Amino acid sequence: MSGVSRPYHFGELRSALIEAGLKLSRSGGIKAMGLREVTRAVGVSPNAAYRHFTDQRALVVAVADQVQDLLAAAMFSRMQTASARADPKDRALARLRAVGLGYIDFAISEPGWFELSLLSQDDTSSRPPSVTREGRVPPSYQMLLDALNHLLEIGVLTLDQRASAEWSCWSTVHGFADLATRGPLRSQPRTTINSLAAQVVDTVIMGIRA
Amino acid sequence: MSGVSRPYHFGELRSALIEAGLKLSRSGGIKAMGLREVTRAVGVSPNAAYRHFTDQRALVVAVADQVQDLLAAAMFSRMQTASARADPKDRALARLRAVGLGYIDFAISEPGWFELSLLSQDDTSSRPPSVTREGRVPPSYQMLLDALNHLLEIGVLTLDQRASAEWSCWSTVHGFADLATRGPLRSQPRTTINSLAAQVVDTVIMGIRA
DNA sequence: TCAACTATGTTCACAGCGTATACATCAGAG
DNA sequence: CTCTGATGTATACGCTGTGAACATAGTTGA
Repeated sequence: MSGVSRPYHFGELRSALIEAGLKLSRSGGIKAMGLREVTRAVGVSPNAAYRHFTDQRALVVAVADQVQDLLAAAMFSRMQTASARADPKDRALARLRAVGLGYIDFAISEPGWFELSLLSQDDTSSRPPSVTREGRVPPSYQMLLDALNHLLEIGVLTLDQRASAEWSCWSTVHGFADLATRGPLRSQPRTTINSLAAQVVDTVIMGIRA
Repeated sequence: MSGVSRPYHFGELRSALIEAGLKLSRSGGIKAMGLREVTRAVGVSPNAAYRHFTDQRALVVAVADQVQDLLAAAMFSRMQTASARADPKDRALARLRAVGLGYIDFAISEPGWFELSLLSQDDTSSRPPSVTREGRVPPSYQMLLDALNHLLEIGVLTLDQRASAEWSCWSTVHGFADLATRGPLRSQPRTTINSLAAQVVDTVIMGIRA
């Protein structure tokens, strides 16, 4: 190797770029994830990225995939907290609530990352929106499905109610997150947001049970 | 003026730019609203825009304001259709449904414009999320408030139920629109989307009444 | 009527961006 | 030891948003 210092990583540029993308997008959102800016953060020439990603968009998508895992982790830890209830029905409902509030909480505390959350190229086009599962599904979505299926099993939801519940839940929770980060609620104090979030999540849960 | 043909509009560049921005964003979304591209469409030099807008962002916001009116118009025409019911309660509920489905319909048939809809710089920070109104409120939001207030007046909703209903409704409807345009539902056939939209809107309406 | 002023648009320039192409360097295989 | 493929660099091109200086058209006031 002739003693000259190598670029400090060899064969791991891909993950280094994703890591840098995570750090940058966390504070600056998508805008902060320019290809040149990310490669600069890693200390490499701009075009080096093209050895690992076809596009700048491909890099962003790769980072968005990581964000999916972070989102799922945040939701999961919140769900653990909610699992400490005696009555199984209460516990199942509390879990569903935790799934929703976890999603919202993540969006509000990490708005930069939340911007990326829909870019994870998952596309339900191949799979009918049903209970069955195949291929890669974002783990956060899977948590929602699990919570709803559990409510079906213990008889809190009927098959009919279960049918489109996932889209009602996801729509409400995602929509609220968007309104709270980019929309008209964007500069409301956190306490207001939290109280509205709780009401909104409770409302949709009542809706799917009605 | 020495007979030379003038740039064809004098004093109306601002509205011409907004018009061009509408046309471009309709098919290409925000990305198609680059300052150079818009000025090119009008046939004027790029920097001419700076006489009427401080930023490119300011131009985008101005276009987004126009989009708000288009959204409101679409929702309104749809609401007219739904107003033909005998029972006042049914009519009031049908109106609320129409408000929601109108919002979703607009988003799906004009996804380029829908991208701009949250950029209309309205910010509810000054005004508590209450029934009262002041200043400029996006007309589509006002239609939602009116529909809900009407439900309160005729006794379909209690004051308590009315309280946070606007955020539940807006969240659900906006979230569904986002999932259907940028999200996992983005390439579902229109019939699937329509049926899901109807279910989701019905669900949230049942939620706020429960 | 003529000069000064304001409003509006153009020209030129600059830094930044994504990315295509050609080149350099290194690791491992034959 | 050389060939080959993988990886990073250098250079360049066209695009972007925007600042500064300039030109011109219409208005205003003496």
